[in-house]
Amino acid sequence: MPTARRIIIHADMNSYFASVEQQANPRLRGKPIGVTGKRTERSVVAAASREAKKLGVKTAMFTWEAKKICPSIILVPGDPEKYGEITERFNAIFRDLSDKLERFSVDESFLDVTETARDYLGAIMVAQIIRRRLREECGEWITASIGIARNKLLAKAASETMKPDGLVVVKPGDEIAFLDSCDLQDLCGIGPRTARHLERLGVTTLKQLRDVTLDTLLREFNSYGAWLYAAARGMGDDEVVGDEADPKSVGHSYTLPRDAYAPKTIRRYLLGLCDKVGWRLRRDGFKARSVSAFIRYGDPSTSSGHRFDGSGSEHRFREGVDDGLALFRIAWSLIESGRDPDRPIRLVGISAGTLTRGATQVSLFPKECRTAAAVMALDRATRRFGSRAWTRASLLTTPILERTSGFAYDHEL
DNA sequence: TCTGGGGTCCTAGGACCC
DNA sequence: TCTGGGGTCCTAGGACCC
Repeated sequence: MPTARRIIIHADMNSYFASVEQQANPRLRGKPIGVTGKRTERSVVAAASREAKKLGVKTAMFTWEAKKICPSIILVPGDPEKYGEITERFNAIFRDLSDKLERFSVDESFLDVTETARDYLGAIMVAQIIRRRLREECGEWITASIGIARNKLLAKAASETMKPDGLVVVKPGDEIAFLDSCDLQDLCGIGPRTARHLERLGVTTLKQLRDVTLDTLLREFNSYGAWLYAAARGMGDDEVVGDEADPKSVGHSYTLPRDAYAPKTIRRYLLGLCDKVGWRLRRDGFKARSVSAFIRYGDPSTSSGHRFDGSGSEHRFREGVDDGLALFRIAWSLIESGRDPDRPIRLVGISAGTLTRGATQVSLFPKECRTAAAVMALDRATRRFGSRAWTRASLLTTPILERTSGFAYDHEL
């Protein structure tokens, strides 16, 4: 039996973080703004408003570069919580209008509307309802570009072609013509490395990619070659996987205000990151069976061609871990064993992986019981007063967590 | 022209177990 | 004890996405 043809909508919020800031603060509306990391210096533009884009500011540009191009730009430190709230709001609208919803990122979602829309005309009506409800329920500065097609690959490429506030439909039968109007890198999955590799084979367009045999693609790209072969023909994954899927990993990284050599400095930042990860694990009911730690050096590399290179490694636990200090002990040993002490460190990061769901086991050892009780008490404080309610005493001198009116929790750092 | 910070998935050799 | 095969885990690294 042939599989039923699906109708997929991809919605992509325009200049998302910048639009949310403009919606929240009328004084930013109509002005060139750039949303940055926590600090505006040593950072990049995570999102530029459409006014800033018109003046040449691009996503991922250094803030100093953006200022040079556009002296009037207003730099706003990002506020992930605020963006998360609006994300919840627009996904609630999407859920109303679709059979299945897949959050692709904080500002993009796929909707399967095969049943709710019935046909392409119906899907266009759904898109119009989305636009109206976004205006009404999220604010008129929050707009989306919408693509409609038979699978996720095409729907996403379609929404990409008209920004901002676009609506592009790839009707059945029009797929190849649509693809031929796209660049190689317009397809989600073909990045700069693959594009360069293809160019070496004499392929610079999707049309040319269709002329390459499956054998050749498999030889050049292994199993990824099969994906490329299908993608060039407009065949892609059409299953919308639902948004209940558990995360596979939870991590944080931090670029130091200044490059550092001192182990003590690096340890402090690392501990702060581990505490954040531990808190998220406990809050969401996960335990990690593996942890990876990584660093990036701040000096130009002499061996590799990369300007900012680094190293990372991974460790597996016999049992699930959700405590920041336990993560820290392993993460630090991983970093210590892999780093070059003569080179300054620019960034540290950790990621907890191989997540399992499960209740916290009660320990039989008094010391572990005390630690677990302390962690639970601190979690209650965090839940009630936010992430700044407490900090480890050993972190008080670092700017990653500002001194607060909360209490301090010391340990043997 | 590789700069932030959050992720996902794949590959591949070696270890280890049955 | 030797030989072989298969499966899974561990670890490092790479490519891609926003």
